[in-house]
Amino acid sequence: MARRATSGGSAGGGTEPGAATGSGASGSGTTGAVPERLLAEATRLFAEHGYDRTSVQEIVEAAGVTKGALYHYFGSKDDLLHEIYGRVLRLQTERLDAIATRPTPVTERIAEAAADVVVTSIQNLDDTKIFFRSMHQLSPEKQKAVRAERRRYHETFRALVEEGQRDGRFRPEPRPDLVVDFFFGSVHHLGTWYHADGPLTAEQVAAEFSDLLLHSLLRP
Amino acid sequence: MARRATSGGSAGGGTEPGAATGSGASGSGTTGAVPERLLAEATRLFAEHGYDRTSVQEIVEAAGVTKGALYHYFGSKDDLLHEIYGRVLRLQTERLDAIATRPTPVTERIAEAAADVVVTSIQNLDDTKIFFRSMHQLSPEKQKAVRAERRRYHETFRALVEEGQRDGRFRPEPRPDLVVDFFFGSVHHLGTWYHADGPLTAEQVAAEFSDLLLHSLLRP
Amino acid sequence: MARRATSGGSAGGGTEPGAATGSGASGSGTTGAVPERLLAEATRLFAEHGYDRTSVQEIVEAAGVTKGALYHYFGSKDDLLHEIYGRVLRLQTERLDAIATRPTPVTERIAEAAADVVVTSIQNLDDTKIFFRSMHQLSPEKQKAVRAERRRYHETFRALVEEGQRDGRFRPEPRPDLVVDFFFGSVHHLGTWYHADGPLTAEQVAAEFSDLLLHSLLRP
Amino acid sequence: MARRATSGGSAGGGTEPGAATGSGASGSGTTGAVPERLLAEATRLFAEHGYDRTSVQEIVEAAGVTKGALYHYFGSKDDLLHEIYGRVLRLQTERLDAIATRPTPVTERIAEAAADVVVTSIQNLDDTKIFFRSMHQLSPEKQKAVRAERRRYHETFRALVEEGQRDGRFRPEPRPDLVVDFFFGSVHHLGTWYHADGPLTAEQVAAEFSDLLLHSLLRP
DNA sequence: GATGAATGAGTCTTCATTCAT
DNA sequence: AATGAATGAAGACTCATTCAT
Repeated sequence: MARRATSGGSAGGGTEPGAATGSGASGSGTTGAVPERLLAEATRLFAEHGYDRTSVQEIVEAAGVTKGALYHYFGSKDDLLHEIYGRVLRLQTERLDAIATRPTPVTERIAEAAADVVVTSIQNLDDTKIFFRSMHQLSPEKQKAVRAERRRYHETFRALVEEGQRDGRFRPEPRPDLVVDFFFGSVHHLGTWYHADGPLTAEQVAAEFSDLLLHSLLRP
Repeated sequence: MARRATSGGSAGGGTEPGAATGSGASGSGTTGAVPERLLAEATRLFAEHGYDRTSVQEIVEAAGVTKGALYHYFGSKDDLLHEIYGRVLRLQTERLDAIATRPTPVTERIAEAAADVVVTSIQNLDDTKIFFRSMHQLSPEKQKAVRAERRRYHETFRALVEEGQRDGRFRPEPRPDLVVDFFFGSVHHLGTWYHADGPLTAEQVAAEFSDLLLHSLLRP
Repeated sequence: MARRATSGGSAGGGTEPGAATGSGASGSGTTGAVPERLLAEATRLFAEHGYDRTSVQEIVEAAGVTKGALYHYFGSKDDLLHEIYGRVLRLQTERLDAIATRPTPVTERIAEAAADVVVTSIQNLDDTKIFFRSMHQLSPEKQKAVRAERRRYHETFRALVEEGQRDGRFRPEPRPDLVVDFFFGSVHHLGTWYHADGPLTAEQVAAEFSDLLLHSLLRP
Repeated sequence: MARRATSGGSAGGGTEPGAATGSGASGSGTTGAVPERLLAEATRLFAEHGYDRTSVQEIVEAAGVTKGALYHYFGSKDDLLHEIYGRVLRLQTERLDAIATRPTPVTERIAEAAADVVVTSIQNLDDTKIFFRSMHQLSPEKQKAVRAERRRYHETFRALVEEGQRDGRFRPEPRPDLVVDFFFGSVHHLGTWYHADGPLTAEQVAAEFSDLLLHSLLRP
């Protein structure tokens, strides 16, 4: 009776620990459970060619199953995308919540949060790429759900900025919401220029981005 | 057979003065020259629904012409997109070049350049939206051309950062190329959150973004 | 492999007493034996959406079982339809035979037979609806079987008409077979206009139809 | 600009005089205008296999065109069906209106109307078959439109019955609306038993049906 | 310069049925 | 007796593009 993945839970059951999809081997297609395989191949293909340019046929071929199998687990192509979003959002929200509630100075927490989101965005670079290009291709209702989750994430981050301003450690001028949009623009943009085989490791980029953010906030 | 607009030059001829597409009139479709109308409606529709989700039929209906007319002026749907890119790139490159060569301190030039690209991105918000979502939907060769133009733009900006670092006005630590990617991520992201009817004017956002960038670079 | 119900006999065994489907309870799905429940829900859904528009999935969901269960009792979707036909045909044939052999004047017998088929058609309105819309969706061989049973029914009715004409009670002009087609057209059509919550009871319609038939036959 | 057939007008333009589809040659497919050919083949196939069992592919193959051509003229498969309905309804409504307004006694008018609808139903037997089997496969809104037109037809016929009852020529007992449903049931049923190569001509059936109707109404 | 009918490959999705368990 | 994952063929519909006029 557990047909069709609901957007809340993971489709296949397991907790798929550390399923970094950024590295993207080109379609092994025959290992692991079917829903996971479908999700992994879909992620890879959506990142590579875009959501609209990736046909369901291509996905099932890459996963080594038939279309019927895909529609047994996912209600629609759109559902696949939603599931991919859900996975990333859950991961990043959990990590941010963990960092935001630590008993350390804001400065430190915001620096860590910034660095962390850069690292996980790079580790899941395919998801990151998909996120901004394809959000508007979700059905309106699913888009709304994703935006709501995303907003919650942003609000947590913004609260850190506000805390720093109340503390007096940060300059009072910048509007916290603009700071958030400013920084996450940079993060979301990673997918368009970062390459795993480039000169910089994820940690190096994270350190620099975190540093740029902090300097833009701190009192001189 | 020699009837099509070459993809490099502007299709209709003129310099389309002040063709701000951000405000988005909802498809009057009967004023002005045919190629301009097509380009304007295509821009609006691509921004609203995405390139792949916009059919040629919708574009010609919005522009009040027939398909034959579109294919008379543009070689393909893809050509329309390329033309939109060209327009925005030319505009921003010209403006940056003008600002970068002014005889003022780097600090001032970079602040102005940053503010200016925010303002023109907001004024042409539809183009901005299209830019990131649809790049990969261009044909490989056109993509290459756009990327090359974009790179030139980034290099000019990066040169300003480097100049500031050589000057000693900017902190030496940040890698100039990362600064550029950091800042332009924020700019490109404008399309996903800025709304003309929101609480902030283009100039306010420009001032804040420019300020954040400067503070992230200046020596404390 | 010998596990499927043969298409001739009733699938579940018993005589399904008073299984009037016309009233159409809206899919409780958990009372009674599985095959009866499947048949009842299938009848309701076929009448509502048509045979081709009703998926096996919908039937089993309405009946609260799984597909495996359906295919355990019925060889195919087509078998379900055939079973529905069988049920209604058996019922009406039995009743007509009983009436036709009574020791009363033809006039009376034909009036009763006409009224009776109207009442039972209305009581099983879902079956009536299905009968005409879906005959051609049966497999050719099953179609042939149903037609044969139907023909037998019509012949019994026609014999009454002929008897009335030989008697001299009925006008000699009408061709008995045309009379049968004339009248049963009206009966089959009930499904397209009769509603249980309309102004007329089944008995009122039966009385009128019977009256119209008799007047069309009787000598003036 | 005249894309897509509107439900009011005939798709191809012409008035297709006397386009009797009942005889049904098996798919010449290359004569006449494209929309007419599509409509003719669709009518034949829908009558033969039912609406749901006829694929768009089969229709276009029979008509000797491609799917694109079909969708150039008709918005959907559903539209084809609606167009077929419109054609028949227009024809029969016109004829009934003409007969109903003649300056002859009701008895005569109703006899002629009854005979005429039988003849035209037989001449367009494919349409007649389709009418009852496939009505519920139309989209709800189109169904509503067809029902409204049908109701108007029935009301005109019912008015004749009422007139005859007021006149005193008809028995007062039968409810006029039931008479209409009674008779049109018979007419609609023609498609399930009448064959052009059977023993009866359309006119013979028409005469008998008309006679049966009249005798059921006239005072004894 | 412009039309619009026609193409044909491609899209996502549905579904009756099977089979290992 | 019953499950439910998986199949594979078929479904309706879309769309960028061409070409005779």
